[in-house]
Amino acid sequence: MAGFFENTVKKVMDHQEMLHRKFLEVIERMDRERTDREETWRHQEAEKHNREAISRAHERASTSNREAQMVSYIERITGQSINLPIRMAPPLLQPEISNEPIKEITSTKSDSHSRWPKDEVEALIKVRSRIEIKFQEPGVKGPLWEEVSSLMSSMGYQRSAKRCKEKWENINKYFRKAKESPERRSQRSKTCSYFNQLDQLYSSSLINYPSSTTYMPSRGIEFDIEKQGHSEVLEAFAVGKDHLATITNPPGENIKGAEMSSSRFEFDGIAEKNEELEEGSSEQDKEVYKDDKQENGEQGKDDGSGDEENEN
DNA sequence: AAGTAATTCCCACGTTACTC
DNA sequence: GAGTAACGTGGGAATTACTT
Repeated sequence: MAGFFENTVKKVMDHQEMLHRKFLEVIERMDRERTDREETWRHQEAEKHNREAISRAHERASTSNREAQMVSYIERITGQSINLPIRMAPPLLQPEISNEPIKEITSTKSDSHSRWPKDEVEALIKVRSRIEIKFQEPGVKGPLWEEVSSLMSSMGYQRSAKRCKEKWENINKYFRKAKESPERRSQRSKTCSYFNQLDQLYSSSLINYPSSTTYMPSRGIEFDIEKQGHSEVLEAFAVGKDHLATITNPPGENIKGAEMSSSRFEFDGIAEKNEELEEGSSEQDKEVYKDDKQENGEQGKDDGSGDEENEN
């Protein structure tokens, strides 16, 4: 009897143990299935996120392009410059997501050796002029051109720093060339628009644009004298523009060749004024501004300023 | 279509600044 | 002082736009 009960209890316990093992197996299996489902869901979410990121990058690039064109058009109509804040990429985007699609979508405007469209050249002039102050500071200019490139990129134009620098030098070279023989340039020339931009930059700059000679030792001294002659103007601008202080060199400090070439452009404050006088502005405004310049001692400069009236 | 002017691009060169 | 990189400029070929 005792043996019978003992055997029965043992069978029951074995059975319970077997059921318990099966129960655990089922629990583990369900857990694995749930983990697999979650993993699949995560993959799907990641792919969905990638697709959305690509779509956003597409949208951002096309929006930037549209905005640049609209701003350019409005500026032409109103004659007033519009400074939109630089739109940065959303920080939520993962790097591998945010970079590659942009390369992909901008393939149409990639940094090929294609010619620069007019609006792209104008954008370059604007961008370059805006950070002119940084170019005035001593040091390597490579990173600054990288900045120009990235700013251009934010406007929808994919150009490398090297290409931006090269293009900037070329348009200025051609501008100088055109200035030297203004009678040969007709109104039909398709670069008239950015010529006007450069014209305003040069003509209203506190520093006359340099001669075509690359490095003239005497030019530094000459420039120094010119700067001293405009000291009152410099001081006037320095009141409102702190950064201008970085431009006004200490007395006796000569301007180096590289600085001289970049110093021919305007400071930020003047650039804003220049952009207001761009091609869309009235002749009356330009005359007022010319008078303004003359009052500040801009008259008497023989190179550059006299040619403008011949061209427009 | 041919000719010409305007514009762009590539490359070489000179100067400067920096490092060793 | 030599070597080197960065920078700016000029020359000239190539391309594009316009005129005849």
